[in-house]
Amino acid sequence: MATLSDVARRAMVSKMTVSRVINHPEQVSPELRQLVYNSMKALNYVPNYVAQALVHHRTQVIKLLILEEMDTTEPYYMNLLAGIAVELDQRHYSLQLVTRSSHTICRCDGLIVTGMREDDYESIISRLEQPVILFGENMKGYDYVDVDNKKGMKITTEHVMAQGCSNILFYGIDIEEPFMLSRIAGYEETMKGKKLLPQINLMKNSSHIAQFEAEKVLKKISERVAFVCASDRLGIGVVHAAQRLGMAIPDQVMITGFDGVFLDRIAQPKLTTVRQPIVEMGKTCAKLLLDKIDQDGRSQGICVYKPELVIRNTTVH
Amino acid sequence: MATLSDVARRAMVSKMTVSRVINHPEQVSPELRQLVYNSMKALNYVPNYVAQALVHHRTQVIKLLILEEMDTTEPYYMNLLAGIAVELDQRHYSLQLVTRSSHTICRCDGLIVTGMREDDYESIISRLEQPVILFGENMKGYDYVDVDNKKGMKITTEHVMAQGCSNILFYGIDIEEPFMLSRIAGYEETMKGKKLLPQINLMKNSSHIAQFEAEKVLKKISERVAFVCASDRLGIGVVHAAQRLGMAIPDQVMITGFDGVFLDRIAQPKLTTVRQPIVEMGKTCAKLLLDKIDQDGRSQGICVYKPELVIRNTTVH
DNA sequence: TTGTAAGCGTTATCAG
DNA sequence: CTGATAACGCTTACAA
Repeated sequence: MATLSDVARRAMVSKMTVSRVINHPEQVSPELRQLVYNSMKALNYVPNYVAQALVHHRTQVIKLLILEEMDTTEPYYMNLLAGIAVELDQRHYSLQLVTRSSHTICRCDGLIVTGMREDDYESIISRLEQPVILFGENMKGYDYVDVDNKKGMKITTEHVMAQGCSNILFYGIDIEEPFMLSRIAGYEETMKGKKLLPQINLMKNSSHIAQFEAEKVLKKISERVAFVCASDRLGIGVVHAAQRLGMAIPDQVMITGFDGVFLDRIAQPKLTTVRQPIVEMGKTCAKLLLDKIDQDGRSQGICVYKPELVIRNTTVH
Repeated sequence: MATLSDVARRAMVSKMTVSRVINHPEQVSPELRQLVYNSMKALNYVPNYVAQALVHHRTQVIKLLILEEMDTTEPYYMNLLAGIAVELDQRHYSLQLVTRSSHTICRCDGLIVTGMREDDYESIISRLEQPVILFGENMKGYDYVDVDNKKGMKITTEHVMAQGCSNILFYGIDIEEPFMLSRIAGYEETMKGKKLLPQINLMKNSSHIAQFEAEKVLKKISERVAFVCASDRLGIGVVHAAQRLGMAIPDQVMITGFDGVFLDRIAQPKLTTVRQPIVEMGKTCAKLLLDKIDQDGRSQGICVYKPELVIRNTTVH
């Protein structure tokens, strides 16, 4: 594999000239510049990123710290990772995947953190020395990327209302984290705006729990009802409940999910859901983080994505 | 961050002595060794892996090349990745996730490849210059890690037989790849061994296709039937079909899947499936690859995991 | 057993 | 605008 010296020798210039052509081409005369370009092409030169990293006191490694139990959200993260990977590759960074138990010594240039809970801000996140971007909204002032959770829940609630249903239940996850509070607020405000009574039900993010809860409700209900769920997993559970009781979807029971990343397509009938552009969001996390690193840790602000309602057969024919 | 020189200065020895304590402790006298250890501890010394990489002409990066469209198998890969990550972290490697479109120039120490199809061996895999471990069985002589696909299908087929069913259909994926051929063979041989007629049906790996196919079959069948499927996704489709037609699981229809990594738990009733220890297999891929790198590319052979039958409510009460 | 010197491939700095 | 030199943190080869 050709090095800078090889390129220099072939172009009959010094290593520095080659280095400049790569990093500050405007500082080199057009003639030499062209000579160097030719030489690089001829030798198929690719910089040694390890050597660059050494001089720059960098590692070219960023870590993805997943603080959540991974099997709770599995399919979700693969997309996030795919997005992150695209951006990192382009900029010659690589990735380390770490969890709560393995984030001790931190040889990396920056971190993307996700799945954090209230306690983690003080005990983990505030102690990190490298630039950080959080994946997931937070109210502690950290840079983050997320979807507009409140709006997402607002548009689903309005959607089922528009189908002529006013008995609308909310199924959410029983954790007091910003993303969930926002989803609850989106539902609650929309209901109150229409003078309807919010009915909020929080539970573990499990399709079986949701099914169990929904069956109890459905057994003693006669009128048309809608379940707006804060995750596709919960949504699928409610679908199962309605099916077990032989109730018609969407005529008797309407169901919506949230995430739109995988499970929504497995459900039968396919789930109406709020799609989050996770891959895109992953790319943005990485982009913001790398920019932050380049800018010596300067805050990059927040990036909130517009949620997209994907209407399918659990709410319309 | 403390460097080798800092440690050396504090211990009043040369850099080399410190380097030796780290790499060849037996070459250093016990007294100096202890001094150095103390100094390292006091300064909280962690080697700079970038500098090590530079001298060793390495990158400390391995690539995971996923040749398959990722959303077809999504949940699966997150587990593989989790396993790989654990092992890489321990050995100070980091990861780049690449796909068919982005595996051009290859600054890495080795690759784990998965999702390959027949054509890929010649056009991609054989051209890689670095050590490679494949995730997925192959007959081209490359080192690989996989589960015993044939045996996995054999034990499921035997399991449904043991439930007293002899009308057993196989639903597989319509690709001629070794893992699928092995699963087919496992089913076929077991059927023939019992003098039963194999009924093999291949299709796209989609729950909706499987549902569509299964509904056709179930509509014109009266006796008890079992569907042994080559993926959980297909299995879930068949579950939906049986449910739509109001048929009793497992009394009239038995269903099994294959993978046991995520979807099996979402299904209702929960799917009997062949669990693959994917996380463990991911670890092994990484371990074999890193050993191979250390041994200058020497073949590490193959590693075949024993499949585990997880019996749940789609085959028994 | 320990230390010195050179080098890995790059860039920053300063001199010409 | 260009080049020589030193430095990044470590290891190998050789010398003491």
